[in-house]
Amino acid sequence: MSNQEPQVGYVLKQAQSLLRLRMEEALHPLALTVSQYSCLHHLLREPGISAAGLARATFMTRQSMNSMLQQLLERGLVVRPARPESGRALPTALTAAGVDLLSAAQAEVDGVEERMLSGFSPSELVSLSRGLNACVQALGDGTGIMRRGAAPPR
Amino acid sequence: MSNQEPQVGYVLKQAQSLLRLRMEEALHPLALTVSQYSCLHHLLREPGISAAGLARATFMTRQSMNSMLQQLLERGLVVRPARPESGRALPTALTAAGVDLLSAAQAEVDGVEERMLSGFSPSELVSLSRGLNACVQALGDGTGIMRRGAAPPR
DNA sequence: CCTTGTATGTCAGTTTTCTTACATCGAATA
DNA sequence: TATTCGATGTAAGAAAACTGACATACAAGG
Repeated sequence: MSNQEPQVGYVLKQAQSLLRLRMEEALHPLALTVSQYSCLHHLLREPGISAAGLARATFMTRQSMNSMLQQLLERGLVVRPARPESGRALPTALTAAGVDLLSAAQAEVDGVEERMLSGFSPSELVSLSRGLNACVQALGDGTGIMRRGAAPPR
Repeated sequence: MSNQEPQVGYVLKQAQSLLRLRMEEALHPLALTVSQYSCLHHLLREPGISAAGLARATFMTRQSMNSMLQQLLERGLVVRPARPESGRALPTALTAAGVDLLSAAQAEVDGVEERMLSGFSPSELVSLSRGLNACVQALGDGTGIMRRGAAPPR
């Protein structure tokens, strides 16, 4: 029935699941989930991004992201204007407390990634990175955007 | 704050998310989720496995797996004895309908994997596979088992 | 025999995430 | 100008998955 290939898809899922588990463990003392960390991580690199953009960057729906931002807002880790300056997008950014917590979280996550990759030679690291990027390219829709809640045809 | 490495963890998540999305799309006509497909996939290769073992193989909790098996049971895709022969484990297996549906699903999934990997040379494929396996090994707990619901200390 | 430890199944409740649907805003366009 | 389109935010509900807790069954060891 099925080819006896090394099952790259399965190993990919296994690696991702295990990485997420280790990150979850490492972030638990900080009361952060991996999703929340990813959100803060992107906010540092792209301050003022909209919740929808943040959702795309972290592979969630914008509804889930807004619900998560609500929590981060209540914890004082992020800020959003009450009303948009223009259009509908509400530009979101980290607070000082958010930056501080992210800093601690980043150290934990870096430790996990280091554990995962410390056995790699530089060329192996490049090879892995290129391979994964090639997978993303091959599965992309051509527009370079991963569209989940894309507008359905009328 | 953070190193400027190629962010392997992020690309890993991106690749896994995109692969799952494409699989979800491909399996949608068959009314199967990726989790359900994974479950059937493992059942074919290890008939008589327990729900707990199945959960470990598919990176879920045994509670979620039992709830999912309930659905597959109602659809007539799997069978489980009402009572265990010995111990508590209920050995689960595919029905003929389960095998048939899995066969169709496997064709779809193979198509997606092919799309993802068709651009790879044989050596690149081996390299990617080895790299991902190395990540799994490095993140493992030494027992070779990914333990999520592991017994907590008293 | 009794105790301990490990594994499994199950119940109950919570949390996270998704789906569906609608309203609003700006840009592009007829 | 009026319309259409795409993007964003939001609300309500459903689905999926997890956590905590408990009971049961076997194995190992005192």
